[in-house]
Amino acid sequence: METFQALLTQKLAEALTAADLPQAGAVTPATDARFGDYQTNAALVLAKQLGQDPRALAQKIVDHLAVSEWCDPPTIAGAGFINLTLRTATIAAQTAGLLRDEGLGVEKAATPKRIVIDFGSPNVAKPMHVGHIRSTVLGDALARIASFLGHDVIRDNHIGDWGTQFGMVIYGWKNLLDRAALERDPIAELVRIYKGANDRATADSAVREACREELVKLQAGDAENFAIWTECVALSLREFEVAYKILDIHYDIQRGESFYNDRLAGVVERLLKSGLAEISEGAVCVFFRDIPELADKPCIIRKSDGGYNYATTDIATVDYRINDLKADTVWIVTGAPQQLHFRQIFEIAWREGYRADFRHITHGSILGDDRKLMKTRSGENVALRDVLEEAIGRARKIVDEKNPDLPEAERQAVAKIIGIGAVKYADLSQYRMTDYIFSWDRMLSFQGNTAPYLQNAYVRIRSIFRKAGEEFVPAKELVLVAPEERNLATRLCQFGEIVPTVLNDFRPNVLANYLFELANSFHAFYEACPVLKSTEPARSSRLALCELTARILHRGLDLLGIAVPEKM
RNA sequence: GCGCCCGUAGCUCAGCCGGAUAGAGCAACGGAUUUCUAAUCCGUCGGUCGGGUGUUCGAGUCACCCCGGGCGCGCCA
Repeated sequence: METFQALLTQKLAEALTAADLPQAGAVTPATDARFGDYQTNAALVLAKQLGQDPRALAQKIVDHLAVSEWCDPPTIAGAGFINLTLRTATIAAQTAGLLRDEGLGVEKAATPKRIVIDFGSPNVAKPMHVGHIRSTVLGDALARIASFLGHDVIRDNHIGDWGTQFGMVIYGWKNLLDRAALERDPIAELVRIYKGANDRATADSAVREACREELVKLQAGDAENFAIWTECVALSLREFEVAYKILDIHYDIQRGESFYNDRLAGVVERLLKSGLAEISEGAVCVFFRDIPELADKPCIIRKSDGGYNYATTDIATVDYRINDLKADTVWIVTGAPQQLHFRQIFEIAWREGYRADFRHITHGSILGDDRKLMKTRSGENVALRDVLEEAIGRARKIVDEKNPDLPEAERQAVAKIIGIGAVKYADLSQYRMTDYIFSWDRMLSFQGNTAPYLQNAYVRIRSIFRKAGEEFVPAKELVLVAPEERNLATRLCQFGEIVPTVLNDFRPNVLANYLFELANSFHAFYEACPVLKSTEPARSSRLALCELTARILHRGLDLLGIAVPEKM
């Protein structure tokens, strides 16, 4: 169904045409309730373009603006804004329509795309840590939103399963491995042998050489080393799955770096042949001499020792995603430090003739109280496992305290929903580029822009329906009398306007912010308007508002990868 | 040296293509509750948007220059 914004934008376009004016400006939600529900700055934009008086232009537009079916007469205010106030009956009718719309007002994308989303990408033989939260949670949310909008999404986990660290790991496996420890906690043991090998290599050049030889053997396809590598990968994948299950993350494919091994030689050959790459100081490089900021930053695609690096792999990955997966668009979600690298990769792809839409979606870091990268007291990365466990543990304590009547089994399930939701929401509710300070107290607070606050709004609604003890029958018509009712209904109608905008600049925080405001409007409504005790037709109407709020909170949080409990 | 990101209230953060008197939350203070989950709501206090110059009817937003913080820059990924 069409949103108010889309409708009014259309009407504005028609008015401009009728007034013999060029298309300009936009219809946006009003910045202040005093200005009605929507506003347009079209007259201001045109005034600049045409060098005419803005208020006169606004009047000219208003004269042709045929919105009387939905709005009160438009008003001109300030420098030349046109303010539009929806009639309450219009909002009521639109809201009633939402009840019958599975998409809750969100239109499918006009031109669905096949989108490969590369996110998460942990490294094998290392534990996942807090740093993985952002890419994983952000990529997952974008994937969910893109799917909901009707795109064909392929979620790809580009696992770091091939690198020079395997020389150390294999050396350690052969010389330092404790099988029992490996059984108990595979990743911890892999880390231990890696560190052990690294320490020895630092102290002893013979060990360093031995590690290097193990790597060369692996790369040459040595059976024993390959088997060790295979096992390491399998152990790591199992570990990742544990985290993904808790986080409710799912991938369609997991093409690790090793998947591209047998394509790397071809990539280098092709780039040399086409002249895009050249040999410099023994290495094969791509130069960008015509791009000033990249002129002194070549991209090495084959080292002077003949080895390939991650640039080579990423070029092969581009090939695969475009040629094999038939992607229209590729989104790569990683931390900001990799910007230069992907700038180069995309530039090479462009020069090779690829015309897909490549997006590097970067994000900031998670900081500790000291405003530095979040670490443990001993300076280690904070294990993701520990973070998730603590989130659930802390949520459990709060549930125990606030709702001791809840049965034991339910309490643990609720604690997981709240704890994991809090961690995800803390991340997604902020602009992705901002570094944020990790704080349990803030994310688990029931006040303010947090997951528990939103979940609580949902729970309160469910509580109403449990108490009502009747099946929900959507009201045919809504009556919006109290300002809190009108305000809530208006917000409900905006869900369809907000969701698509998230993908404009990959900002799930826009959706989070909307949901927070929705919950806020609901709570205000809840305080002011009794539901079950009210008489008809208000009762049915209010139940409908409750139901819709619940549906949108549920769906909106789901788009962020966050679940809702029925009780908490 | 070159490049990227960030700097908004005491704290944590919003503010997409430049648009009306810069917004939330937390903290502080003052109210509302024998409740449909007060796990909430309402109000008050709080800002030279790091600094400067420029572009224009209009700049937190755009351009340039500084300051401060983070990160990246040929053979790690």
